[in-house]
Amino acid sequence: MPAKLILPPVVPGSGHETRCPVRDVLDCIGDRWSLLTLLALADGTLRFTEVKRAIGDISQRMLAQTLRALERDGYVTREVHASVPPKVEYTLTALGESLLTKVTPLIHWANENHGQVRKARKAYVPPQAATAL
Amino acid sequence: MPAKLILPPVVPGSGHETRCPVRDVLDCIGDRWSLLTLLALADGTLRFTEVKRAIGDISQRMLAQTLRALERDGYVTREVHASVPPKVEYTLTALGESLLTKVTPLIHWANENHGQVRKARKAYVPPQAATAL
DNA sequence: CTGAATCCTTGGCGATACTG
DNA sequence: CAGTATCGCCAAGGATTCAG
Repeated sequence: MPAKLILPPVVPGSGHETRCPVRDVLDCIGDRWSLLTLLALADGTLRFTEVKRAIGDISQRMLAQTLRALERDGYVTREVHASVPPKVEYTLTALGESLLTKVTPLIHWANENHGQVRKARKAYVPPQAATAL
Repeated sequence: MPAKLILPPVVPGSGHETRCPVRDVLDCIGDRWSLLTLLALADGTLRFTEVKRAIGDISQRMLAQTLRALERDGYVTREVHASVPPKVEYTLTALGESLLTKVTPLIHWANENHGQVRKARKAYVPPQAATAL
């Protein structure tokens, strides 16, 4: 298919219904926590607190919010066990796993090329100095 | 290699130097414009204004800022042609192309599964209503 | 344990105007 | 054309508290 993907935004008049698909997924992985949460669930079902621990520096608020969004979009399922103490388990859906498949290579790439990026940053000459030459 | 990728954040004491690689790349694609800009440059060299047009709804400020960040991290090169009117061309580096290779499948996935996501959203029953059962 | 609700700060980002 | 500088808004998100 298309060498030309359509990046542009929302159709001005359309309100909210028709979004560019790229944007729609990007918005999901774009926020700070969604992808990390997805990755945390890659190895299997986890409870709320376990996800929290896996990510490390996410607040309760953000985790709850993120998980809800992922659930809403069909990436994870939420299973409540009525017990004391409460137990809620989160699991990737088929859709979530499918997405994960596409994300994983990116993660590997990140690990492998992280050095390059850091190197580029160190070597970088800000644009001001460049014009001075 | 690792089934266990380390998601966690910054090393507390380390200040800024040692970041989790995953985060470092995610931060790049995480912001609203970096990936879109990368995609815009996928087809070849573009001038500032051309990139702007390709994306559509990005402000000058954000585009300049994004391009600088991408340049800093070694994803794009910036070539200035001293002329009137000025002409500045942006091109993906090998690193940028490499990253793009990993991103493209994700984009395709987005296009193909966008419907699923929208479907899930429509069918979604908020957690309040769920407990009411 | 698993959240929801409230408060408050930060900074991402757009709009506008100005320079080379 | 290709930016930089300044301002101001508003949403993201952290900290804390309350509830089932």
